[in-house]
Amino acid sequence: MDPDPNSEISPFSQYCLKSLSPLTAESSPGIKMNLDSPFICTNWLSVENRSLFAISTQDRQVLGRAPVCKCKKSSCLKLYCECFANGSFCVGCRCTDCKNTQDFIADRSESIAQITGRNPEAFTRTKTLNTRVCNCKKSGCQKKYCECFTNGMYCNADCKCEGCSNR
DNA sequence: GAGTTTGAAACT
DNA sequence: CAGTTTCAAACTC
Repeated sequence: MDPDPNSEISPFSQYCLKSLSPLTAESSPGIKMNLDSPFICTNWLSVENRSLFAISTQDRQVLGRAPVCKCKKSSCLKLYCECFANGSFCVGCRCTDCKNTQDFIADRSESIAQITGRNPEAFTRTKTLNTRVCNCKKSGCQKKYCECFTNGMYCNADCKCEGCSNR
């Protein structure tokens, strides 16, 4: 999808459309794209403020904040890595031996295939947005260790937490 | 900034 | 499936 030269495109979007390769089903198999057309599905982000953008032919749309990781042993190719778990490439993170980049797209795709084989829902937005289940034992589900608490949700019947104060 | 705690993810 | 290990974030000092 090429930008319409007559439409109003911000300089930022023009830069992205010209310089950045969009995520596609081919480049990121297993990752569910967030937006329908006419958006180019991308999770590229601005260098300055780490915002996530979807680039359309009209303009950019801010999606949220980009995660930053400090992974050391996972190569950022396991769900331990927040960026990877989000379907994002690592950009500007402080990780070491990172393979969550375009340069290691084969390794990345292989890892995604492995993970989705284990859990087909691993990268879907419905899981991210709706369903949270925790197994907390010591935090009382009152700290950010708890996924439910972190996402501003009450613990539910599926949680197996102990001493829960988040009901 | 270094060290500890925590629980999800991964592994056996 | 359950128990254990690995991992990186959250937290503490």
